[in-house]
Amino acid sequence: MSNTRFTVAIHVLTLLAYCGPEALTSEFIAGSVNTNPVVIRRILSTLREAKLVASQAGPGGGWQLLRDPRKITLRDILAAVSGDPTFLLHSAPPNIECPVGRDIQAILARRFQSAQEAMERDLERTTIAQLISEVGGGSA
Amino acid sequence: MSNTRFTVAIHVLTLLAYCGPEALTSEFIAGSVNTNPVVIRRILSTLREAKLVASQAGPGGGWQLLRDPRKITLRDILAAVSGDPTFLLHSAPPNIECPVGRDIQAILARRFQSAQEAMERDLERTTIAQLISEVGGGSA
DNA sequence: AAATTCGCAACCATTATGGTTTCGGGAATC
DNA sequence: GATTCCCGAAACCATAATGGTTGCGAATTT
Repeated sequence: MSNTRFTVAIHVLTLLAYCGPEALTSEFIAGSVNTNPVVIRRILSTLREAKLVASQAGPGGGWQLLRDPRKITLRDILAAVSGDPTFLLHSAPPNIECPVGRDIQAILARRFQSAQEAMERDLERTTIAQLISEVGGGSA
Repeated sequence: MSNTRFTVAIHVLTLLAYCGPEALTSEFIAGSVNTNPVVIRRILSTLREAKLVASQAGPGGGWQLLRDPRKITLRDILAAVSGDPTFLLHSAPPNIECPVGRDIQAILARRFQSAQEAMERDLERTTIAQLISEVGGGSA
């Protein structure tokens, strides 16, 4: 990773759900996230590709949730915004003359996928609705 | 992440274990990984900090494993080479005037840690010794 | 002394990242 | 229809990370 888009995406979706059904502008959202509206629009446009939000131009426009917050998991969000997998293989292919170099990529690909799936299964346990219930000291 | 150091570290340790007790030079290792010896030394020096390997200067010198390959898990290796956590929070702190902005970081920190641990528990199931047994079609 | 090997610093090109500005176009309102 | 609001897209920027490379010194063996 090494980027904050997953975090910002979760923040934005939580805010959209928290603020109810009316549309929020990218400028308002940027005020909560503390960044630039264009950064918010970039991330929201990837969430729109995943059918999680919709945008509306013009006065009174902005961004709205398209899915029940109880049905949006952190895994869904990661899938929408994540480009690269968590673990990368070699930048240049290893030496196939070496027994280790020949096989290591295929072996690691399986292990990395397994670890990635373990992580995603954990993320799947959390929904946006749950996060909202914790905002404002909800669980205290 | 977005780097290949974890992969290279696993590759190097597997090679060290595979080639038996004698020391391997960074140049030889670089030949298997297909990169520059300095890149190998950089990664091995972080593994040395974790007491996984030792280096020896001079002719006949090089790098040796310090731990039984059956006792080196992928989780150990990740711990040694990983700098940043898998998931990063906001680059600038959110707006604390907003109920979501005020609490989201603490809430996400818990969720991210849980996901990270799920991933690490999975990585812990694999040892260098297991990887060696799969090299050369070991499981076929 | 000579050869080998690591250690470390410096440097480089490439890429990712978050941020910013600018301009155009669609949409609601007056 | 004119104005205002808001998104869309492109361009640009500074910063940082990454992998790679070179150079040289120090340690070690022969």
